[in-house]
Amino acid sequence: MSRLASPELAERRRRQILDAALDCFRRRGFHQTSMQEICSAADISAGALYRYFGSKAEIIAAIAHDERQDSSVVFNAANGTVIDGLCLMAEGFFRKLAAGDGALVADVLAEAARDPILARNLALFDKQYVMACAEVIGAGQVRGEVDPALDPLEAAETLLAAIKGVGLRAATFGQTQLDGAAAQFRGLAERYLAVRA
Amino acid sequence: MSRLASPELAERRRRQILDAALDCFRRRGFHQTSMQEICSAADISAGALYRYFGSKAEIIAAIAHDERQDSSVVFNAANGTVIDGLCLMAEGFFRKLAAGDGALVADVLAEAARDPILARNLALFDKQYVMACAEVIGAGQVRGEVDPALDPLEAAETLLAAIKGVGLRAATFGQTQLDGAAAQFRGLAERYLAVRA
DNA sequence: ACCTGAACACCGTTCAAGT
DNA sequence: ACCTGAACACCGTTCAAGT
Repeated sequence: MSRLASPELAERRRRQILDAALDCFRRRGFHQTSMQEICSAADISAGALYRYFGSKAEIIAAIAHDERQDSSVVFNAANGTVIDGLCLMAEGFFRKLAAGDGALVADVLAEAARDPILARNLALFDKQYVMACAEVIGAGQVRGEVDPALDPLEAAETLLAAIKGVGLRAATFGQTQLDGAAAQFRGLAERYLAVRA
Repeated sequence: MSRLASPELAERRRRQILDAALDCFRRRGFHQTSMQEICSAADISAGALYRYFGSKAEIIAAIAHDERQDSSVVFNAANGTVIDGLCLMAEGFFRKLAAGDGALVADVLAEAARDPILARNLALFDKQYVMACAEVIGAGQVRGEVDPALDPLEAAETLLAAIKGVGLRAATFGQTQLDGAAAQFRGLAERYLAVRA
């Protein structure tokens, strides 16, 4: 067999196709954009595209993977308080949604809910992400910022779920109310994590 | 013009089609199920279907409408504490997700994020729902159950967003962890609403 | 009035033919 | 090796023809 001789070309073509696909998917959704649209956007023929991706589902999986990784990167700036760190991360996510990725995030959710293999792949990211978050919360507990009665792992999961819920609600119904969502989440996180009397 | 002479037949056919469509959409998603599948499931020809719905988008809109209304009904049993009321409602939603509606809920979200008309229609439901919730929280404040410093409307919005976030996360990654989601939400709501020292 | 099913332009995917 | 574009079975939608 002699397919895909040059790894550099292959990688370049894959990027070219994924960039075009992301653009289309954002606007019209996974299952409303046609392969022809992707081909046109990527300036490539249908036959050429299928040398680099076996199916539309494969492209969707790659985009979903990138989207999730993208959402996970932002959680390094844990210098300030736990609350500030969480809010910074949340704002990064809200900004992405406000920029037009709300529908894409919902698409990924829907896809993962129906495709166990994709769900498992995304869950791997998610676990890492939750654990990083839990670590920050645990550190906040030893500093006395966060109620020691909370289970850090469960608190991290709950807050990440809340971020997604608040963000998706704003993206669906919102007047691009990025600030409103951020304020809502800050209030929730502050009261949830607070040391109780 | 003489189309649709009998309202009873029309209503019966529309139900027949929507029931079949809901079944298909749950399993395969809005844009992966074909009209042929809906026609087969409804035991009706393509031509007949198009007498009662103008397009696939119209069927999707009707299903999304029903789905949202369905999620909104459960909030009457406000006898116990505010927390109990909220948790009862959350559990109703979680049960729906665990029964396999997780992907459908995500589909509706994605559809609404791209279709402003659908978004506005769903927002009407949502507003009523938020206000009912806010009223319960307000009543909790006068009973001393809920911190009077909270804005009832914002608290209602935030908690409803959190319910959706927690539920969708469980539905996407979860081991059908209905109980885990319920416990997570209860912890969040208790701490969020609590009167502070 | 109500329904059927073949027909239309278009979808995802394949593959012979080019370079 | 890499690409093109016509061809395949199927998609959403329409409409002449039946009852």
